[in-house]
Amino acid sequence: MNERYDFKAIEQKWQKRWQEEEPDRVPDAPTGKKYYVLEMFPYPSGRIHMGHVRNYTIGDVIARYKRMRGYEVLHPMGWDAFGLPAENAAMQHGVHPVVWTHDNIDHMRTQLKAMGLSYDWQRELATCDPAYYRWEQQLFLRMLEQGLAYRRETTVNWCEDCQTVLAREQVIEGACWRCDQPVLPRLMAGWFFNITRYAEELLRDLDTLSGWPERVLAMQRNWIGKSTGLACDFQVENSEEQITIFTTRPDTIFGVTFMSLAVEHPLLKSLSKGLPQHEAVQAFIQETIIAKQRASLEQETEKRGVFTGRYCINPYNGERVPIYAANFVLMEYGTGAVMAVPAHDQRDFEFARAYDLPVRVVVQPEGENLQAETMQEASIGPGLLVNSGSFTGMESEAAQQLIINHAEQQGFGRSHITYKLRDWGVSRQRYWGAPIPVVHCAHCGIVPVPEEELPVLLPGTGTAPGTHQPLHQQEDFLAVQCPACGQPARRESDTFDTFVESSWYFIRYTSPGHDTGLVDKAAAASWLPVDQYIGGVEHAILHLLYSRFFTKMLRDLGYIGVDEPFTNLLTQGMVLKDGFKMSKSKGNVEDPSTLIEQYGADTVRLFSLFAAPPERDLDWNPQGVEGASRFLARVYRLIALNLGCFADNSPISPENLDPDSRQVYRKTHQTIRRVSDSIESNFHFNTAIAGVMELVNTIGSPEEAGRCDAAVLRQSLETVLMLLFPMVPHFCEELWEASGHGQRLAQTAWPQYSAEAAREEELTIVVQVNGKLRAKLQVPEDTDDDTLKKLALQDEKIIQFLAGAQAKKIIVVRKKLVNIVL
RNA sequence: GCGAGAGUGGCGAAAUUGGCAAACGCACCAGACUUAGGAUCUGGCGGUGCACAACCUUGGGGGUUCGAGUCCCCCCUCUCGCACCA
Repeated sequence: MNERYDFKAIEQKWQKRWQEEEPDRVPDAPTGKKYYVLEMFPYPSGRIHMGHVRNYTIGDVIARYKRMRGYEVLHPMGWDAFGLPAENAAMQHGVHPVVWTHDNIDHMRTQLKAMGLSYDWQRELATCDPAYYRWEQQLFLRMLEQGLAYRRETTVNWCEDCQTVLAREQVIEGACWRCDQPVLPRLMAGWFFNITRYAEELLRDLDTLSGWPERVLAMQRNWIGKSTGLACDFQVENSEEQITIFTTRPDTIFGVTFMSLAVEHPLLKSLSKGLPQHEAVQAFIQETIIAKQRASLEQETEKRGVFTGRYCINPYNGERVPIYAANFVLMEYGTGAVMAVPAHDQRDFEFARAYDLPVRVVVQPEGENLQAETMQEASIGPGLLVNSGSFTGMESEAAQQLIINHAEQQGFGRSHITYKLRDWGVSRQRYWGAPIPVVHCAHCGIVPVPEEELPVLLPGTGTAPGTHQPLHQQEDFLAVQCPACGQPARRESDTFDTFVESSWYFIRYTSPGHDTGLVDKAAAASWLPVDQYIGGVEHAILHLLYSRFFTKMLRDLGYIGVDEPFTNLLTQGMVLKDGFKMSKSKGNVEDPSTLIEQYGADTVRLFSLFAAPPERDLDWNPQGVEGASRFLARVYRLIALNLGCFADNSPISPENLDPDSRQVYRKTHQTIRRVSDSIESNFHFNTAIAGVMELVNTIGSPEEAGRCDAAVLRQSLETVLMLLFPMVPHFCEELWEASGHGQRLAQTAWPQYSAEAAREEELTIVVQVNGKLRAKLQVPEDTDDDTLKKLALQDEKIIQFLAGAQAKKIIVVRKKLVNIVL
């Protein structure tokens, strides 16, 4: 055995073996207890970064640990391969996205393999592969049949220069993030997924996700944004038209003094026709729409509006209510029309004060006497209803339901629920994505591509890659015969948002080679759900919500049998350097490959686990890496210098051990317990490693460890290797082999501890006087309470301290302390 | 503004969930070995005191308790998410 810890030779040796032996392959049908652990798959940007290292190390430790615990573990890896950066790189470097992407995948796969990650590489998939996206296209046809996918017109952010729609995040102060040209609103047709059909279930089932961080659950709840209240129709005066409003405060409806419409409200254009106000209203609409484009960053814009010249009738009291157009009303939420109650809503209050509109108090908070004229801000709390017709005198919260009931009896309103969640717009005008499989026919309208013609291949991606123009510019692709009538027609030129692919890849992993459908149902049934999912919190809403939606939809379409995709979610913290997120512009990037080259994968893994618990941010400290490296070198020497103990196969006889050996024996079993607990309870690998370090310290320096009883030493060293194996697999496997073990460590069961062996024989009992530490007692483990009390009172220091005073009370906590209260 | 989380030595962090605050590591200091040390080993290392003793110390202030980093109330600071959501 080499004297020095030669990580390079060791890691190469074991990676080669793993490549040949594929110890981590699992079948589609597990025979024993299954465990599915998954890390969020990477976008193939070119090189892995420290965030990947941390994410995949955490997942790998869990996978390896669970295998040692006897589970059959599904642990796959793949590539989220479609997306914008590949297309940009293609433009910049004159290389086709398919080439760029596959080159990146090849490089990153090599990097991941150099980390010693225990994936079932047979299951590797890339979402840009037609063998993957064809099933997405097939699923889309199902969704179309079910009304879960539909096409509609909507306003989008359009960059004329780039000829494409931009996501909201890509609009920087009203301009395109790439070319800095102004972004214009544009009415465009696009495809949507009907995620709102699942809004209620997506919300409700959050309560079942006890293995998710509260933070993520809260973000999703917030995003879905359920509100219950009253939808109520206000008749427009001298008109057949009605305006329906939504309110969560029906108890304030007698305080309505005007009505506010969003500038996009369909009624607004015609409402003021023929009135002197018409011109002003149209101008206001124009001006506000433009201002809204610009205002995405600013908050709290001034409340502005304009009177339409028309009135509507509050059905509760028959009052005439002036109708305003207002800049703060959202068309996207509720009905785009708001009943304004300035006394009890801050926005309405500001608007009323600005335009000198009446304020009427209808909820009087307990112990106050609100006067409309002197109010400085809206009063939004509960109270007793006043000026509220037959509801006057009621408690406001209790009155809400009665007021809704009244509307339902009279037929002008109803109980209503609204959500902030909107349907998911999946159309992208980009090239590098999965084509949406429909045809537009002048005669037949939208015609699905027949299933047997799938996949609709992304053109230009064959063995000799061709053009990567956006599809709407590729005439060869667009021209097609209508599948229904055979006449010339046009293919859909939009591609899917890449979040569509990542919404079901974890399902595909259960049978990645399956070629007759999206998933092999039996394989999916055996492996789903994912038991442990690991990734960055930045996906808390989009990816995780979409994946939950897909899971429920695929369940309803009969593909899978689970309600939720991810039973447990671990959101790992960011990797920082000097307190900042690593970024090229800050120049504080640590390159994983360089580090692995320099220290070895095991050291890098060990440090990333040891420096912080997984959910917390990790500050990358180069000196800390040295520490991790030093520890492994020490363990290496410890074993290299004490190989002799492995020759001894005699059992341990605890009763005959010298005190030092006894101590090592006990510490070994305590450490097994501690490390197991650290991993089981919350994956706190940092304390697990600290535990092993303590054990190594107890065993002693490599040179003097040989003084320990050989059988005990053997057991301790074996334990160290078994406990460290999930974290530093090459290292442990090498030392396991070098110390004469025939079977691979990976196939060895996680060690069991003996409670008897772990039991301390002597305890340190703390003696307190009035809760302050005054003395310590060394006593046999089985000392009873009365003896403890006696010993405490006999202690010299305690006698000094008491100075003859009488104890009022003495509290004894078993195995811990005695507290003497004076 | 709403929601979630966090605040402990010079630094990263522990604390069996109400029982010795600072485990483990980094940095630092001293010593040993050495031609040498950025290797290794031994010891020290929250603060005020001379090294004893004692006192102080988990963002701040109150409280519950024999006993509080941990539980309760008020406040401060920071991070993240949402944000004119009627």
